[in-house]
Amino acid sequence: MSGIHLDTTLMALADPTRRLVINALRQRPRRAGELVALSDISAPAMSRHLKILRTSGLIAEEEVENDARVRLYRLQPEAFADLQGWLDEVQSFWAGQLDAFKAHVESKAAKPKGKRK
Amino acid sequence: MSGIHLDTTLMALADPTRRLVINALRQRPRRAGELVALSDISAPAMSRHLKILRTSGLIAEEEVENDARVRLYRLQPEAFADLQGWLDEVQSFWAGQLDAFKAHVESKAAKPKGKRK
DNA sequence: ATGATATTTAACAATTCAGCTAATTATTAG
DNA sequence: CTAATAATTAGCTGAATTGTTAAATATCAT
Repeated sequence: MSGIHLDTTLMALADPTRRLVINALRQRPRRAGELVALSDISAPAMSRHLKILRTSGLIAEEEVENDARVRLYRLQPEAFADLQGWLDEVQSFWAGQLDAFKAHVESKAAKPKGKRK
Repeated sequence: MSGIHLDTTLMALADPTRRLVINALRQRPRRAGELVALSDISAPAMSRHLKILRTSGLIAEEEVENDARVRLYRLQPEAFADLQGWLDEVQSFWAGQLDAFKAHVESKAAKPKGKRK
């Protein structure tokens, strides 16, 4: 059900910079600074985007080797499941459409003229 | 490819009212007024949402029976394909992550400087 | 300790977005 | 023709979003 999660997921993905981050993280985890370099926005702006992606669950923060200043971000694949599920549901609308079409045709046959209150 | 289409698609879906429309149209095509009744917003607001969904290609307008005033909207399933394709690509990130993980582990093994737990 | 580096938070301006009411367009009905 | 109905466009407002620079926080290096 979690329509709220779907909401935050789509909200998070509906921004080109955040999708650029997602795409970059497909290849490997990246440091925040690396993501800044890949984009054309400032570090603070990127930081806010990363926070949005993190709180939406789409990415996660890792600690790294022996430098505690850098933050490594990685993709969190489970977070896409709800959206994929919803999309699959939407795509399965044909059954409903077929029923509706039948009903539509039948109602037309039953009431061939205007319907007013 | 078609990153622009993905952009408009996600932008269009990142709104609860517009998703309510999509969900309603899964069952059958609906008149604009019907969609207004299902939501709790005004007709003009709904009209703008419908325009956004229409220009993004997610829904289409139909002409209806014998009353040219009403507009019937129906789902346009092809428009979801790009998004599904992108999602599938993102989900297939595991191969890349595996490589990165191996590299990560090897780099750690190369520099044995154990620190924290 | 001092300074450099990595990232985030704070504060603010500019833009976009969703909602409303009123007006407009188009069509149907009497 | 006139009134009613369906939907859209216009114009306005407030809230949310994105970006920037400056400051803060934390950590590493000398």
